Amino acid sequence: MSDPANPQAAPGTLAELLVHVGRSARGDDGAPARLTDAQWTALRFFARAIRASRTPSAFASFQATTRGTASQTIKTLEARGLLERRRSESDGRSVRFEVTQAGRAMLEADPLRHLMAAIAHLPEADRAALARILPDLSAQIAGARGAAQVGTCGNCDHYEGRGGGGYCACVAQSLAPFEIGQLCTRFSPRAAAE
Amino acid sequence: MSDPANPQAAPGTLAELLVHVGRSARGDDGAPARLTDAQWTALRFFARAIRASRTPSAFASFQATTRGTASQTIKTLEARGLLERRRSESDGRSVRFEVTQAGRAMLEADPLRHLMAAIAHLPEADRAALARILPDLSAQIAGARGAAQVGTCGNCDHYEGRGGGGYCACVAQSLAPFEIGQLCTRFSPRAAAE
DNA sequence: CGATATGATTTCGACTCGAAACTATATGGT
DNA sequence: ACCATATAGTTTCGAGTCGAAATCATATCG
Repeated sequence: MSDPANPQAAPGTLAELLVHVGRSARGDDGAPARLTDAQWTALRFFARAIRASRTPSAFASFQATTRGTASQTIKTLEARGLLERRRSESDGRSVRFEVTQAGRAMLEADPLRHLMAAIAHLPEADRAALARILPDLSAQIAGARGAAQVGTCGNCDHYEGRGGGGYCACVAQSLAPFEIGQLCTRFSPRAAAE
Repeated sequence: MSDPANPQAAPGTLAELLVHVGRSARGDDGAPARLTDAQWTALRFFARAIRASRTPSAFASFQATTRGTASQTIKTLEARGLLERRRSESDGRSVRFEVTQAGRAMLEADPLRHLMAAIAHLPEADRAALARILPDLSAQIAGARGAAQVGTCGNCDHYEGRGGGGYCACVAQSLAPFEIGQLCTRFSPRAAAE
């Protein structure tokens, strides 16, 4: 399965390395008012998720954690003024969170920028390879664990392109162009979904 | 820098996706006596590190955390009988940990096996791409943060190949063939180290 | 209208994490 | 030999994560 002469390419080695890179990318480097891992992830999620997915439940699903834990994390971000709570008009149980101006400012210091920069410095072909490989791995893991998959609307089976935007059959809403790259936790992979 | 028509390949998107894959790979799937993230990482580290690096300090460096935190994590693994403590003969301050038989057995249920399987299913070319890209990203991040780099002895600048084994100039010891794929926290990248 | 499902929150105990204080052993300079 | 300093490891503290279970409120289905 793997070349014994090249243990660096063994699946186990690569898996550990991938986790290691992901983990070390989140480490902070001494910013003043820094956040925890979970808080950064939540802030990033709410900044990138489509409106229908900006809820505690959707974030819990994204993080593969419980709603209780997600609620805690969100609560501290709200207390810090980085997220703003809004009630849903259509469903009295549901709430929605928006990243505030302070939250946007905080994201400027996202520790992930180091990994972003490293990826930006990769040759174009390598970046393309990652863009092909990572969603595949994500899907396989989600499948193996029965977890919900996460993806962007533009790649979703519920999406139909229309002139200068699109339509999501899942939430029955049309999408603005800027929305087709946003995260959705009701994602269903298009096409090559076996 | 990134193709606006393909937001999936943007460095930010890829960075988040990489972290997401790394994170979800660590999630457990309901094994009975499961460990926490940090505990799995520690167990894996002590199973894969070269003898000289099987210490609390080396693990702390690997995890980019404090020695205090590392000490705690190790303590619980020791209490569970998964690691065994041994005093160093040469240095009265230092201790070394070995994975016990029970620890090896526990590693059979490592949640990372899902990611390993997913990587094993990748086409050979994609696996090779990861083997090229991930160490590069790891090194860039470590460099940008002034953190110690981690690597395997076979790729280390301190290593000289010799008949059927090798020699590490850093710890001044010869290495058995099985050791050249092990982790070392005194790693110094060979060759292309600018 | 009642049973049940769903969205969200709270509480609890075990654990992580960083920082700081602390113990013990090495090492270096005088 | 002696003292200062560095290093390896542990302990303690407070804030936070995490999963599980209990609790509320609102939807939805029969």
